[in-house]
Amino acid sequence: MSEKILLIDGHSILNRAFYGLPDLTNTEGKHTGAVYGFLNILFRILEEEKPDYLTVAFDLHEPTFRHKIYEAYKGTRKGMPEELREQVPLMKEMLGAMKVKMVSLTGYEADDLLGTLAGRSEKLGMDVTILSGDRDLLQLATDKVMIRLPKTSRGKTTIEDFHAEQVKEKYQVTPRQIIELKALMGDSSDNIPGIPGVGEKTATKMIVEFGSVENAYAHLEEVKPNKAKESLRAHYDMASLSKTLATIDTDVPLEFSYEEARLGNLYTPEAYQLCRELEFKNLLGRFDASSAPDQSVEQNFFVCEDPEGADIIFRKAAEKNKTGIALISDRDNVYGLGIALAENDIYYLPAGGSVTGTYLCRKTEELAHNTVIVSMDIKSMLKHVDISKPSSVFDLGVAAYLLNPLKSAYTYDDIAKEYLNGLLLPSREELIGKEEFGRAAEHSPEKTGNLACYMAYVSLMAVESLTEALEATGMGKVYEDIELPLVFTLDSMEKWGIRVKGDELKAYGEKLSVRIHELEKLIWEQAGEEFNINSPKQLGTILFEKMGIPGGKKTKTGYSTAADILEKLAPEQPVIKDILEYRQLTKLKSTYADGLGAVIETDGRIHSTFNQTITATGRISSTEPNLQNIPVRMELGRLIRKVFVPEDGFVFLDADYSQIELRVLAHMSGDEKLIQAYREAQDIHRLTAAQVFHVPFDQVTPLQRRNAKAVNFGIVYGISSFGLSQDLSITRKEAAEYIEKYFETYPKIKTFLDGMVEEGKEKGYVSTMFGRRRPIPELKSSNFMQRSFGERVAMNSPIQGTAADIIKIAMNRVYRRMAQEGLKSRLVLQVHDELLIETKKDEVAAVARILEEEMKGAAHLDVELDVDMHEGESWYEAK
DNA sequence: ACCCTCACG
DNA sequence: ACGTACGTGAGGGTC
Repeated sequence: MSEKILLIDGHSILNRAFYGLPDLTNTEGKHTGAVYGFLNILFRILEEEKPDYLTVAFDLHEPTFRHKIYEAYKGTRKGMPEELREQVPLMKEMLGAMKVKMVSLTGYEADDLLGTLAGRSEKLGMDVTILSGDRDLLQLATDKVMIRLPKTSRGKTTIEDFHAEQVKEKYQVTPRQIIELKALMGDSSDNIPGIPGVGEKTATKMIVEFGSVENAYAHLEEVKPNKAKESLRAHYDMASLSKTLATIDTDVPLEFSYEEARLGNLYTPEAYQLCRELEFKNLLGRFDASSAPDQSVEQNFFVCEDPEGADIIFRKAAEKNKTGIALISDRDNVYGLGIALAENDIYYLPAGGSVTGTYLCRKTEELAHNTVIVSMDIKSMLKHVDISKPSSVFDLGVAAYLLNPLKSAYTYDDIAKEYLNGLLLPSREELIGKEEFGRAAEHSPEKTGNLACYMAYVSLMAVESLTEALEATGMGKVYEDIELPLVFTLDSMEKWGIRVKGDELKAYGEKLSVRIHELEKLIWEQAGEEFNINSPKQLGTILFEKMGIPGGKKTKTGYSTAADILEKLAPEQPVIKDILEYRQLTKLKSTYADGLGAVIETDGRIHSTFNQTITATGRISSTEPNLQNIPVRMELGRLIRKVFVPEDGFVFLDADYSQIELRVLAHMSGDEKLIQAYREAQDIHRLTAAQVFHVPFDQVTPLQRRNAKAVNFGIVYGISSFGLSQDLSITRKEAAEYIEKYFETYPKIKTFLDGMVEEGKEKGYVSTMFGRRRPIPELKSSNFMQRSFGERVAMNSPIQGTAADIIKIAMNRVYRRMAQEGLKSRLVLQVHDELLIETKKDEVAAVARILEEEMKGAAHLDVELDVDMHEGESWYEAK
């Protein structure tokens, strides 16, 4: 069998990957998406082709012979966005690390090198595959030379393959005649001129008939459409020039050693290292253990299973001022403990035998009296270890989150890389795969032990660097005064949970079912057939094709059937009304009635998890289940809140901040008029309307108030005329006028918002009143959409984030004061601007007072922080 | 795994 | 010209 060589057009594939795939950035903000895409396609092709030789050709950033004969010629490297440009050296570094042969040559483009190598290799009897994104390469196809053109649409890459035969099939001409086509049609991307009035159709016809530009010119009178004939007559010189430009030089004086191009093992330690640095986690699986990094840290890991040894370890730990701890546990069980005393003194204590999980937890509690317990995730540890003083612990995950809230997770290996001089450690997944701790501790105790040790090790080693980073960024106070105490507050909320009446929830769901089935029948009747109403695809086809409702496409994948679109399109169509009601009901049934019912625990309560390291702005989030999006706006949905009830002998007290974000904006901007407005008005939207539209307060129309309210919201979101116009169903121009009037009325708000954008561009991040940061890499993007998004984020994050800071402060103070005053009442929910307290009946007055004082006193703004409070026998009543 | 839709602030 | 409001999480459908 003949040997095979794979030739790759480097820039072209990098380009494809860049434009076809979403951009990625690693922790340091390096753009890596194109390199990642390139590697993925490279590995895929290698698996398919199994070539003996591999070479990647790159253009140089220098003029070529084409520039000499035609000044306006554009190389492929002009107009490359910065996000792509910076990935070119990275790509070369990666290929270098994989020992892949790369070629480039002054005066020539990659195409010419590929053409030359293809020709030479074919002569040597090899099969040749060329991988490129550029159709021009099709001129090189023969029986032995195959051109592969990857195409990416919606994240999926398909590859089109061309030997000479397939070129002929698709374009009706031979590969060499592709050049003739280009000479006639031109190519805007290279700035090669075509001849006017000739497009793909005419050009193909001419070349099929005459074979070449020259021959067509020689038989000019026979050239068919008159327009083409005259154009060719007038622009023949141009076509000749274009033909020269489009012709790939297959005889470049390139020195090339096939030995250097022979495909070796790509999975070198260097490549492994680089993949880790760029965070290409999916690719790491390709590397075998021999490529894995130096494991010297593991030399200092020891396992201890006997109680005497464990005692000694804890005694030694008690002499230190800090200890790295990794409790291997889930919510219900403890499987072991990693404990790091010093850089070379790290132990795993598996739970089992006489060293029980309980023993480990009690010893850790004791230890917390003498040293600071440093751990990746304190809140999960608190489920088993009873510590109540924030100053006894350090939470690495929370600290790392504050330093960069944009990451999707805060793992020990990432923290090691970032805060321990690039130290590369095996990840949790590399050690125990996707297994939960419980299963892993049973199936692979040794690896679980190593994992625990790594976590404890990183905890101990990185705490200093993280503390310094917090101080250096001015976030020491946010960490210490807000986030760390909040760990304990949230832990308490999770432990208490909230009581839910399961049987009533079930009855509610059954009531919904009845109406859902009625609606289903009705909709099917009107549609004339049975179909799945929950499928946007099927629904779109029924509405817009079968029933002929005018409207049309909206999303990438088909028709949009979102509620706001349907309402605008055909509000009076009975079928639309039925569909919207059906949607509403099925949502209530599946997400709330069934969804919540499934997570009521044996204590009759729901224990949600409150995540502290998720949001970009500083808010908390709630999962499994999400208790921050329980219906309230529509009455039918709101009824669900009747099943959330306090324990016997308790009532709910619900307190929410009134328009906290707008008040934060008034304060941060210092706009006197808005501040004054808050000092006198109970109805801020009405007052805004009066001031913006210049009408007396008591003559504001409902429409004016509604518009003013929408503008107030828009301002907080990072106003854009388009967004406002969508929200109010008005033209963009009208929306722009509202915004302009608003800024005229409150000039300092505009100054403030502009200032945030400017600051964001300058510093790369924006900050809340309390110093919490949100990085905004999008502000540097060359992409208009991305950049605009960054600007809106720069306006919104300081406001949303400051409000988040304030309620976190309030939560901590309310939690602490209820404990100090020895109350039995407890905080059970937070919904961004609202706190729900399960309040002992005889403590109502005390708790109401605490809520009022601590929420209002959480921050001192130039406007009052107003709190609305309600009491009730259910969440429904207390709202 | 990803998209669409929709619930909340 | 681009094609959008800011921040989340969950369920169902589709490939």
